[in-house]
Amino acid sequence: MSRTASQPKADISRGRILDAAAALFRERGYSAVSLRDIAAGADMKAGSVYYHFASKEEIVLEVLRLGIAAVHDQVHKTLASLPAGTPADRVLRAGMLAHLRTLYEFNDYSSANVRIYHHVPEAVRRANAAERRRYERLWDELLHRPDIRRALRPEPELKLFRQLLIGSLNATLDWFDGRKGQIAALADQYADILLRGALRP
Amino acid sequence: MSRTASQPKADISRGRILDAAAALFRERGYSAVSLRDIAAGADMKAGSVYYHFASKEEIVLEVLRLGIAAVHDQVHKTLASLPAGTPADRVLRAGMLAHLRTLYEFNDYSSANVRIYHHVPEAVRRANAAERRRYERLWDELLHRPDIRRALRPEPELKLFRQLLIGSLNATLDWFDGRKGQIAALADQYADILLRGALRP
DNA sequence: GTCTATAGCTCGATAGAC
DNA sequence: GTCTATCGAGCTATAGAC
Repeated sequence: MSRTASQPKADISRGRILDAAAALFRERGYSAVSLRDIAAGADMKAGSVYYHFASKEEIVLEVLRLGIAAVHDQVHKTLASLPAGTPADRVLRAGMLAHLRTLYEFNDYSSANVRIYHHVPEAVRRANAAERRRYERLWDELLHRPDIRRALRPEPELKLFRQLLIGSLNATLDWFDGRKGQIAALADQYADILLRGALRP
Repeated sequence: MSRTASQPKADISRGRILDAAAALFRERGYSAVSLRDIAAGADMKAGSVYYHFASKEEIVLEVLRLGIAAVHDQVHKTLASLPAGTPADRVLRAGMLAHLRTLYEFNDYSSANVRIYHHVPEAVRRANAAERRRYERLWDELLHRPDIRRALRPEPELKLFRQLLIGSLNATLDWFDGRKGQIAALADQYADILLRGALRP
């Protein structure tokens, strides 16, 4: 997150807490991170955190929400910026690249979401599921757009393709080191396989 | 895990502890599961667990190891059972199906591995990384086999394709409910996209 | 807004009876 | 082999000074 220096002190501290929490959750998981860890990462003592958040759950709820919002916004903006008539192949590649870029550049929030989502408290997970569905709908609407749909094979169910696409991009977090120069190359090679297939024609 | 009734009592208890631990780790993550939880799942008290394992880390180490071993064994056996001359397309589909089947039928161990690997203690993760590399090598050797390699497009790096393939199959854990009759259909549709591409030719 | 101090719990692990 | 009992540490969250 980038914040200007002119914000109220409370907002600055709140942002530092969220930044620290996102980085720690991503690295160690939700339960393994204590409020003392988060406070230390934000250069505070544990008690001070409760001036900004009522509980640890409230912190992770916001971290997860910001993680999805960042990916949603970036992919949406990227798609909206393409000129009408952009070929389906290019549209899909642009969407994939925007998703990957956010994962590696808005690093901790969106990647923390991918990694800890399944292991946060039930109430938090249920709340974030709604944000996730909104993002999935963005892709589903894209895949159903007439020009895109015509370019795709008819057989694979579009929802399945969407799951495969998002799932495989997220799974790169398991091994890809994320050096910036290589993200575009990764997106291209993944798109080559997902769009054209790994086998020779 | 299936165990016969004729095993020593210690082995039976040990298996029950591992079964309970795998199920709980998969569901809640590593740090969120206490030794008391594991013991309760195995119908014991917490102190008794220490007769079978020296620490919680030792339990999770074994759960992770068994999870990889199961997938490795099933994929290896499946590939070895195919007649010489089986077309590349069929070989790859068989491997993918075997991986998916193990994930959903040897449910808790292999899926726990996918879900908690990043958040177990460093020493445990390092130990399991070696098992994971052995499994990845199984796929890499398959993709480099002359008949398979000839069938694949030359451009995508084989390691990247392997990462995409394993990563996307594992990512189905995020949404697929795993009813047995549908696993083969899922594997087929994923293979259609990964091997032939989502776009019309 | 941030601090110190601490209440009330739960944790992993151990000791020793049976 | 499994139990009960417990140690010492660390946890979330709160209270009240500054």
